[in-house]
Amino acid sequence: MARERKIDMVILGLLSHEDLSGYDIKKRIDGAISFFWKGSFGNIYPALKDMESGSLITKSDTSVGGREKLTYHITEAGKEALKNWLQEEQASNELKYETLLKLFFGGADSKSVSIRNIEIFEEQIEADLKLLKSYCDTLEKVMDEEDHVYYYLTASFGVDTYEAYLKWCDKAKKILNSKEAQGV
Amino acid sequence: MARERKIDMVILGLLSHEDLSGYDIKKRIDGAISFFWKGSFGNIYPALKDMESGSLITKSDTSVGGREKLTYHITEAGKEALKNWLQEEQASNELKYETLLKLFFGGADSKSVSIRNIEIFEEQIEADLKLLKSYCDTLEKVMDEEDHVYYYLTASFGVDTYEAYLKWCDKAKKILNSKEAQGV
DNA sequence: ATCAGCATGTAAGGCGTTACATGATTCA
DNA sequence: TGAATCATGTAACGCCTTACATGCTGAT
Repeated sequence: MARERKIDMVILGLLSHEDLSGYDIKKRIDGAISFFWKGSFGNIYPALKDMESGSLITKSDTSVGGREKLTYHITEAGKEALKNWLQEEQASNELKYETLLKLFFGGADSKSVSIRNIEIFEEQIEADLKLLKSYCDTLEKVMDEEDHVYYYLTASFGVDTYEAYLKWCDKAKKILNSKEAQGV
Repeated sequence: MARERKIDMVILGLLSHEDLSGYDIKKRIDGAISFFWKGSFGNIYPALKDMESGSLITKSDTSVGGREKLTYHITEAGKEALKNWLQEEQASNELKYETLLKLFFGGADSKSVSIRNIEIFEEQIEADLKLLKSYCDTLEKVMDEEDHVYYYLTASFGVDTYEAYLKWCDKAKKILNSKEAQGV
């Protein structure tokens, strides 16, 4: 049943660029990555421990003064594991949108509830889109350097889809509003 | 820490339209809903049991011959629970796309690997889009009946975003191909 | 001084998937 | 007769989130 934990690959991916501590890794994940993948300390630290045992990474103490700090470095075996994963043909892409679930069952309550739910979604997307656009703009300028194309492409995926979401929100609200008031 | 299990709401939502067995519920979820929410027997049956204990649903034996069948019916309390959930302001909408993760770390391997990963994604989306479009076309014609607008809107979300995905795939492949072959 | 941020980690609990176990019926 | 589908359920296991526990440092 081979290990499936994707957080390992996130960490390996990050470490393939630079040495990082668990805390640093968390910050990186909370950046642009967080739009399509999440991580938590309760997730990251155990993964780090396991991968060190498995010799995919090595640990070194880089504490400064009394402040503890452990910096991790990827090994050749770790780089191999990362590449193997990149080359796997299957990838799990899952969308879990509670907003769509609520909309699907919207008939169980008044129309205004569904419209409100779309608006809440819209506000969230608008806020996130702003962020994604700023990432995208920055990255577009440095796309010819090393791996920046890859960062640009993922951010650009976010921008494109979020813009599609907003168009859909408009359409959906119009369709619902055009219906006769029912069950309000 | 209130119960969070969304499968309960999926079941309640389905039962708000018709009485169903656990097996039927699974089939419904595997239809149009599966694009934004999943369910499994190991998930559904325990939820059914808990909700019956909680009086949100009632059970009746509808076995035919020796084939066991338990049909569930939503109670008033169940309908209330469903409405309360619909009216909650917060909704968790999460995207977990391994393809984007792989692309983000694409720099760790050759460009062709990333292009291949985009193609795999594209093929999957194209297949799913066909299905979604057929749902959408069917629903569009009956949108004025009862709750069909809601089904239409969710299917339409799928179509719109999947079309945006495909456009992005094209763009992404072009950008990668325009780069000098590096590290291949 | 105090608060935010740096930094590591563990524990409990929830949720979900997968596989297993069992048995009936329908159709080729 | 055998395979597919109908039908219910449990058990093991894995993964992740949340909360907790602890302590240092730098800025206001």
